[in-house]
Amino acid sequence: MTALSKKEMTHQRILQTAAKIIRRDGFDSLAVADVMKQSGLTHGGFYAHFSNRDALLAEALGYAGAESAEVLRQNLAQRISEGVQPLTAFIEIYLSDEHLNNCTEGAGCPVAALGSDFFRLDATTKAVAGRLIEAYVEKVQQLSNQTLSRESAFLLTSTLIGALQLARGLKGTDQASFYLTASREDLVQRYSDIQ
Amino acid sequence: MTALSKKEMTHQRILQTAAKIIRRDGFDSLAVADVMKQSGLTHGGFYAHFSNRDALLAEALGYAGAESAEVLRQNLAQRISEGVQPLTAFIEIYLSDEHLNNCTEGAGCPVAALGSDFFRLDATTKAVAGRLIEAYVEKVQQLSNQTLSRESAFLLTSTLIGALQLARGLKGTDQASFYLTASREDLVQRYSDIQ
DNA sequence: TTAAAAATATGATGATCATCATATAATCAA
DNA sequence: TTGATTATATGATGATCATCATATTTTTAA
Repeated sequence: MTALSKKEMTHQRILQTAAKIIRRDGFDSLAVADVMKQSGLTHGGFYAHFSNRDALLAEALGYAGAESAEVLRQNLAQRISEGVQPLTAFIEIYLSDEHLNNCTEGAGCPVAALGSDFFRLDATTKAVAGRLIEAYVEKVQQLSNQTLSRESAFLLTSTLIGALQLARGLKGTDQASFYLTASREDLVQRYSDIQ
Repeated sequence: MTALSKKEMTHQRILQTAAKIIRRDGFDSLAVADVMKQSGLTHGGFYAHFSNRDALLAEALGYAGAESAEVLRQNLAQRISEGVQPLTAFIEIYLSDEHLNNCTEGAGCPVAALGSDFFRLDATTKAVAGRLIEAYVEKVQQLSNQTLSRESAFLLTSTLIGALQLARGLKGTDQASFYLTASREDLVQRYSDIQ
């Protein structure tokens, strides 16, 4: 059990703040001074923790992914313990009204929140993004009890992320939750026999 | 045939430049002075054409959508004239290697390029985004010869946009074109009997 | 307790940005 | 051609931003 040093704890606190900001406002809206202030620190001290803003973005994206994975793990365990099939549980959690509305709060999926910026990232941050995507594909494959091929798992992942992103884009109209609900039910039905 | 006034032509030129920039660099990276310079104008004159930067973003997103729709229409007409089924043609065009690589050039899909920012937009621009999404759903439904329900058309649209976005996020790795090709072939197969 | 080391704060620099008031240039109607 | 109108340019303002050199505070080790 490695106790975190003071500096490591501060580092983690900065990451947590940064992860929240990029999920809510996007990569470009993250201002170093802002992150530090919201972490209870002054902005000049930032460079004792990160070599520059890009380094923070890369770590923050990874942190956001880890946060989401942990919350997902807990939600999945809960639903599975209630007797829901793993893949069904995943679909229902990912396309839940809660996840639709959690654009800004909590630990929503960073791929849905930031995915269209991935191709614009610098190499280091893009590598982190790639790992997040692969982690989703692997998780889906695992939840299908390896029934789905890697490509099929990618396709379902694409559908889930695309549907959530589009529904969020329609938020405020009736269409948002109509499409989301229909997608959720259709996918649960479609994948019900393969797990 | 309404001839465009000088001002209207300039307005369109600014929009074209802005559409190119947001597709390539994202909404936040668009700088007014930059748009004007790349349009061959000085930045101060901007406010004779748009009330502010947000107004430009809203119009530029609409312009990008119209550009993409036009290019898509042409590509579809070409493929359909060669005997390809409409929905198959759409899937193959949308998930083509060309579209994967056209993040920055040409008239690629603005939803794939900007979709994760949609929920963050101001009301006016978000309304434009919503119209773009609905247009895609309607187009898919139309290409299915109305065989697909609106919800099913939304789901296919989500899959296409999600798959392109994720593949772009993996660009530079082997996985990108592997997943893209597999997705394209799987979807063509899956939707081959319903058109 | 005190010196050394580590962590954080202060304050500044140069760059970029949206916006706008005003000036010049281009167009058009008489 | 001339005057009026429209379109574009000039130049400035205040705000925000990443970065960093240096100072202060806090922690750690003796």
